[in-house]
Amino acid sequence: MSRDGAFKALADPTRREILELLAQKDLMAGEIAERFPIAFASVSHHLGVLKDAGLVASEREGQFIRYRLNTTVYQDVVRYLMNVTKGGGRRA
Amino acid sequence: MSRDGAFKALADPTRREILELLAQKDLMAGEIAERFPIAFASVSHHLGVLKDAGLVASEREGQFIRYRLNTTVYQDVVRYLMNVTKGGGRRA
DNA sequence: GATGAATTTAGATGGTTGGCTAAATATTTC
DNA sequence: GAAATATTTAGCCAACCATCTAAATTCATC
Repeated sequence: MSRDGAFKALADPTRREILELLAQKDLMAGEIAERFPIAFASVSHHLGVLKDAGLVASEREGQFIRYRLNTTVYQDVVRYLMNVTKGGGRRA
Repeated sequence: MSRDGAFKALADPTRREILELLAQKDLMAGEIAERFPIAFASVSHHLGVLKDAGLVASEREGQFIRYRLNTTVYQDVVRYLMNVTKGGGRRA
């Protein structure tokens, strides 16, 4: 599992905003895209990055594609960050 | 305060490793640099990025420069990430 | 199965980044 | 204050990234 991909994904503010949206509720790709002032294709690219990182998942739903936050992977990232400080000892 | 800088800083694996080291104990720049297979100057660059992001602080100590984790800023990042999911509501 | 809507993929481009070496700066020691 | 050590800054380059427009894909509908 590539933690690196998740952190790279989190490095972009638009992607963090997308995650914030998805944390509230699942959304179709178009619903997400229309909330940003950039091209749909660009948002699609961001969604791809988030998906590759495992931070979001998607399912086709008829003519739309629904995205949702993958809380498991997301929490992994949070847990890693917390362990860095809480640890004090050796741990991956 | 630029949260963006912190996330950009976290995007690089070498910088995350530096943070892991500093979470255990403060270290001189040279002590940090010698743990990585890249040039001292490159590590120095990473330290600069981490410092600009506020994630680490440094103080000169004689001929050395001591680096330490800025736990306040670090925890801010962790808290932000937790709030995204725990929130369910609106919060910066 | 052609038309239209939703979404992704492809290809191009300018900006950013991480690495390098070499030079500069700061501090201690002689 | 010159020599030695510690660290950063400067300048360069290849790789990567965010964005764009245009084309392709996928599904629904007529």
